[in-house]
Amino acid sequence: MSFAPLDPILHNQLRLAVVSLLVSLEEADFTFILEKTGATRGNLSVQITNLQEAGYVKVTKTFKDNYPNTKCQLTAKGVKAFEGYVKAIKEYLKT
Amino acid sequence: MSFAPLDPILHNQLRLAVVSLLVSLEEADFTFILEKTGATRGNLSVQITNLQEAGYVKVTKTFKDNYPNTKCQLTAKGVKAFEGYVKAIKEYLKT
DNA sequence: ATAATATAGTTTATATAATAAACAAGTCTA
DNA sequence: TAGACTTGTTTATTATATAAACTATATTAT
Repeated sequence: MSFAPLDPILHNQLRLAVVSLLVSLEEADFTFILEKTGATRGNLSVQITNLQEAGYVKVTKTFKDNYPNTKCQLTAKGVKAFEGYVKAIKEYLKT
Repeated sequence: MSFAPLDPILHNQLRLAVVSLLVSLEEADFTFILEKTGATRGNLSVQITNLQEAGYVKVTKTFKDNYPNTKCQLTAKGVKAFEGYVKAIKEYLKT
């Protein structure tokens, strides 16, 4: 038995939830993610930025009905990182 | 889809590895855990104390061949917490 | 005997990270 | 045009993780 390191970017509840959403949807905006995760706006803003800086998420800012609208989508790097994380943590979970 | 909160005690790489070991073995000493996890002694000492304070691990200190020997075993509370954590995080992992 | 090294941890100090609270910039509505 | 709402960002505080330093005892070599 061995314990592979867990990607610290993904080993965070909110960032993992965001990536988990995006891996299925492949596009979601700030408000949608906010509702699905139950996060605060401040925390979500920070964590989306972190995911962006890690190259896991691509962020596109536009306007929708006059309001700012932030769209997020997973990058290929993000998909790979998620898959790696899932594989790694499953080793910890099996009893 | 919803994202259940992840027990912050278990949502840590080293603590999760320790509990993962103990859930199978139901008894392991400090040095054994050290080898299996690859952690530093300092970090392991802190995290075992955290698990103990959370009531997830019972710690028994004795001497073995003249040296201090720290044995750890999961409590019932620890088992339940681990099961809950596994259930919760699996929701994040399924694509 | 005693100096050097090894064992088995604990404590402390620091750097990083998570999160709430405060702020900003614009929009809608009465 | 004042007040409330939307959609975020920035800042400040708290908490956490971890490495480094330390403690205490035991063993080995001289």
